[in-house]
Amino acid sequence: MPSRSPNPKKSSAPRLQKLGQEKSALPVSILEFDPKLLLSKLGNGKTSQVYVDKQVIFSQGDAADAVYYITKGKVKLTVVSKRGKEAVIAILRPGDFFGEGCLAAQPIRLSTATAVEQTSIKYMSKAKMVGLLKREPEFSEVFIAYLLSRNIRIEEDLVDQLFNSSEKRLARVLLLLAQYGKDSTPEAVLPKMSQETLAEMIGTTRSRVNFFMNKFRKLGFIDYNGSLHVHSALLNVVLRD
Amino acid sequence: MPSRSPNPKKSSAPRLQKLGQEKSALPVSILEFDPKLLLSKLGNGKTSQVYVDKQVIFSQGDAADAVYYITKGKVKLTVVSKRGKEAVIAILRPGDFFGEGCLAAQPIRLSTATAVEQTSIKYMSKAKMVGLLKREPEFSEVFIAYLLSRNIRIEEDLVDQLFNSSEKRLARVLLLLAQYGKDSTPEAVLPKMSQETLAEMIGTTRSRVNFFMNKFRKLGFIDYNGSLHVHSALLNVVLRD
DNA sequence: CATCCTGTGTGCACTTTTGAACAGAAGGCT
DNA sequence: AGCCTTCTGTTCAAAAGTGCACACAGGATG
Repeated sequence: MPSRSPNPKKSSAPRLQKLGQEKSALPVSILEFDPKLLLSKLGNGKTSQVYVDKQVIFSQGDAADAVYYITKGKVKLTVVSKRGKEAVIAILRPGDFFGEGCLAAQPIRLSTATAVEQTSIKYMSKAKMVGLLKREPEFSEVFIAYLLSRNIRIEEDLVDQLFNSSEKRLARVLLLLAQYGKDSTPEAVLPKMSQETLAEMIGTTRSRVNFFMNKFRKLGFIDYNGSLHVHSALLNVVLRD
Repeated sequence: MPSRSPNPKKSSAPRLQKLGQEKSALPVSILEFDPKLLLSKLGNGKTSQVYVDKQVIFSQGDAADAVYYITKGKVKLTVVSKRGKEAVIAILRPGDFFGEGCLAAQPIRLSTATAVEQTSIKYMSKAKMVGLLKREPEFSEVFIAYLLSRNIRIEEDLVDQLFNSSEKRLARVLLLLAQYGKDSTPEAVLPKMSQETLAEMIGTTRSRVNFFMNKFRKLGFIDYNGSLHVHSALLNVVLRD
């Protein structure tokens, strides 16, 4: 399929009127995140716990009965396949929930949650969480906002996986991790992260990651000796086709 | 990494006490889906429209200002990459929402929504949807339940993509499509679906899909001349490592 | 009827990715 | 200092996947 830019499929489809475009972008009150409010709803310190780096919060296969909320630190969600391969499906930050699958059908954890640094986590039982969602509209809103953002992110990861080669996927996670320290400094220092972990995040092998890391370094897109610096503007060109 | 079955990583991590496992599986009122209730909240027929097969509901890049809900039929969400490759990221059924990304940050549609057969769709503006979510707890619940299930599904798709070869991915979508006609008859007839579409769903090329379809047929896992039958029990063996 | 489409069956050269091996560097521990 | 472990740099053959090309079939359309 050559580069027929915007709509590559010859649209043999009828394309009549479209709904839902009456007015554009109202300054409508959007669902937004209010950490203060949230914490008050989550209640007192009794339900909170601190985890150290690499401590497991729950494991794939455990009974799923509670939802967690990060107030400080980072949490990594991983899945192991039947053959023992491991994949990182998310790295979560303060303000993120996890383990929310149990609110749906899931009786069992589908992934393993591990603290990535010193991490403070609030948790509430499924019952309590359902109660909150039923009785506290503001809390529901916050939770919905989170689910939406998470949805979007996973979907992007999926699309990335479907479209891009491992080289681009690596470039993408590096860029995401770089902006991660929230100030989008053009040159960001990344949290320590082994090539092995990177490989698990983009779904490839370590040798592949190593290969591309060296390539990026030679090209001046990143540099690392000890700590890892990313030159976002430069690395970005990898993503442009 | 050889086959070190359950936990392949030598867990050098401290694994102390875990939170959130006080009591197990309370018969607590779980978030559940009530279509009747939902429809009443969504209001009268004024906001509803019927789309014919292949009709586009919205396109990638359109302004995003409304949320849609399927009452009948099927909707396909697709994304096109810069190079014009197309990927199917979801096939949605009655009871599913879509376009909900606009409730979060998204001012623009990230995917194209297309009716896959004759399809009835309710829609509501972002403003109205936000209002409903704020004022109607039952509606929020339904929406949360949907978001959760969708989340789980996308996550599974992502993991599938990360772990499995195209052969397995094909087997998986065929199985999913088979159970799709909701009765999990061991031998299901699939909705018509070109090899091209299948290729877009699993992120590979048509020739690859063709290759495996023939392989599956020769092995007796599926058969097709005109319509497509899947022998679920048999095809399942493809997924077992 | 001829012709256009769309979907299928198939082959093949080319590229990417895997999986595994081996060796060096750096840090922690005794 | 010696030893272990984790992370990295590098290589390489084999496997998987891609991108094309061409031929054929059936349905729709004029």
